[in-house]
Amino acid sequence: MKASDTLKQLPHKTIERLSQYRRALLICLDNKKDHIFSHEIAKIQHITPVQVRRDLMLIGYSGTLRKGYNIQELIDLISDIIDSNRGINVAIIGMGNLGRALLNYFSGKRHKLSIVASFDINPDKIGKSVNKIPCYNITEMEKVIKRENIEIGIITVPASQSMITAKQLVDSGIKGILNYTPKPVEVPEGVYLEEYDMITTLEKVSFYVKMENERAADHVIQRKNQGTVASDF
Amino acid sequence: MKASDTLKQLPHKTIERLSQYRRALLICLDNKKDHIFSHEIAKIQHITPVQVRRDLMLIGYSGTLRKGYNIQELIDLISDIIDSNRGINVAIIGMGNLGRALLNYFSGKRHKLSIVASFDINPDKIGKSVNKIPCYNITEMEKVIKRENIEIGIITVPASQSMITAKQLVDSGIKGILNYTPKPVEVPEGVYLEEYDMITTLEKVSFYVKMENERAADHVIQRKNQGTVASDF
DNA sequence: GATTAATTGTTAAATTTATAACAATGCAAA
DNA sequence: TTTGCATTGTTATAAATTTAACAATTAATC
Ligand SMILES: NC(=O)c1ccc[n+]([C@@H]2O[C@H](COP(=O)([O-])OP(=O)(O)OC[C@H]3O[C@@H](n4cnc5c(N)ncnc54)[C@H](O)[C@@H]3O)[C@@H](O)[C@H]2O)c1
Ligand SMILES: NC(=O)c1ccc[n+]([C@@H]2O[C@H](COP(=O)([O-])OP(=O)(O)OC[C@H]3O[C@@H](n4cnc5c(N)ncnc54)[C@H](O)[C@@H]3O)[C@@H](O)[C@H]2O)c1
Repeated sequence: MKASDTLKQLPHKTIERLSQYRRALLICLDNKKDHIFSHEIAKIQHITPVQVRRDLMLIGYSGTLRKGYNIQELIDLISDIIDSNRGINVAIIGMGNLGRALLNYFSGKRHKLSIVASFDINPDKIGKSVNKIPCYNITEMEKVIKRENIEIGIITVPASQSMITAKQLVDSGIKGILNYTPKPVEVPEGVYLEEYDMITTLEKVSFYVKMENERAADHVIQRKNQGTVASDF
Repeated sequence: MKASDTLKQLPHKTIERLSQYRRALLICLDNKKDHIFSHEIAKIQHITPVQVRRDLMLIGYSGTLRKGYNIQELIDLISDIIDSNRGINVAIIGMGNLGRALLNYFSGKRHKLSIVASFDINPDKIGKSVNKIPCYNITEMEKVIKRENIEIGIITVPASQSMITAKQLVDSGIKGILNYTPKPVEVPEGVYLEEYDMITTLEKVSFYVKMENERAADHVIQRKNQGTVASDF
């Protein structure tokens, strides 16, 4: 089996963590350190050192005993794995609050991942540039996506428009979609789809905060009961 | 074991899906339908009907055979589980591009989850309101958080400031943190933490697009080879 | 030089999560 | 009425993911 075949079978979770490791390592590079231990990476990511070592084992990287992992080497290897050689172009569809924020944020963050276009339906936005990235009319999507070789689309249109936008992207030959609207879309086999709804995450936090509150309340009751029982003796 | 104990043990993934089910059901309510099948929910969420039924089993909800699940009932039950009775107040720290976008977006979306304050360090932002939510000076954090009974903080300050912000939140008695900066923070036991980096998700999409490209390229090579072999006959 | 401590790499086990299998039910159509 | 069929609810199985266990190695220390 070729090395590239092994990589194809990397667990999804490992892919996510590799991206996170690289992000953390890039920050560490600044701190004049050149090596890092598995437990240091683990601490940053709130996971166990074993998890880190296992992930690195899966990508075939070996550290130095008692010195840890060479930060630059590891960054390079992770980049080899998750980045595309020739780079990948990205477009944002919907230049509203979130679209503009993302465009500003992503610009220049990654070498191999460039946002090169945005699209909107509103004449006020079309033709203007945000962060040097032009905003095209949505009607030109297919033309621009083909011309600029755009492979990934980030959807930030109003939720009601998410489906139609996804369809337009697929019809334009997009390979991957990242949908930030709270309305799930459908894509055919072969188009990779990732959806994320911020409210879900906030509700999850809310749920566990609620649980912790109730647990704490229970303990108070328990303590009170214990107190009563104890005083009975 | 009490019913509430069962709920405490709901898988994390189930919690996330419950939030997503409710979101989808709320949309369905508009469409004059009053019942929904497990396979319909499943289709929307890109999962299997079994998964849906299993989740609903875990929360003890029963549908009607051949009619499916009562949408309103299910919404109410999910709300009972994930919402806090008395509601939970939320603050956003860092009124920049993302913070403003989130504030606009979240406002009024959920009954039991209210953003009631924002904080910033920049005098230009302090004292102004976005969407009727006041922006306070970061120095007033503890006072405001206690006064307004804020339990969750959403961090959208520059990455370099994430740690100090998290510490300030913890010191102010916050119960849950949602960190949207790419720099992980540390919190003590008892504070629930959720972190999300949008670049990680984009890089994941990018990785699988790359993989699909390579797979497609491999197939072309295989077809070519096969073709050559065939023409040898 | 031997000993100790720290760290990696890897296999094995446990846990969590998802899928499959299938009985039970009740509506609809024959 | 009866048969067929779609659907639920649940237990059993499988797959994915995490954690544990531990041998191997090296550097520092005694
Ligand atoms: N703002 C946030 O923080 C936030 C957070 C999570 C999710 N979201 C989701 O992201 C989406 C955008 O949110 P927003 O706050 O930026 O909204 P917005 O209204 O500010 O922006 C939407 C933009 O999409 C454009 N648009 C509308 N229809 C279009 C179409 N058919 N094709 C192309 N462009 C179109 C509009 O002209 C507008 O510029 C929404 O679905 C929202 O639910 C936003
Ligand atoms: N913009 C995006 O789409 C996006 C996406 C993902 C992640 N992020 C992350 O979110 C964070 C904010 O991004 P942004 O684009 O809104 O940046 P921004 O610069 O527009 O906003 C940051 C805000 O935080 C305020 N601030 C700075 N230091 C502070 C402190 N110590 N306490 C309180 N407030 C402080 C600033 O005054 C500013 O208003 C960054 O960490 C960024 O990496 C942004």
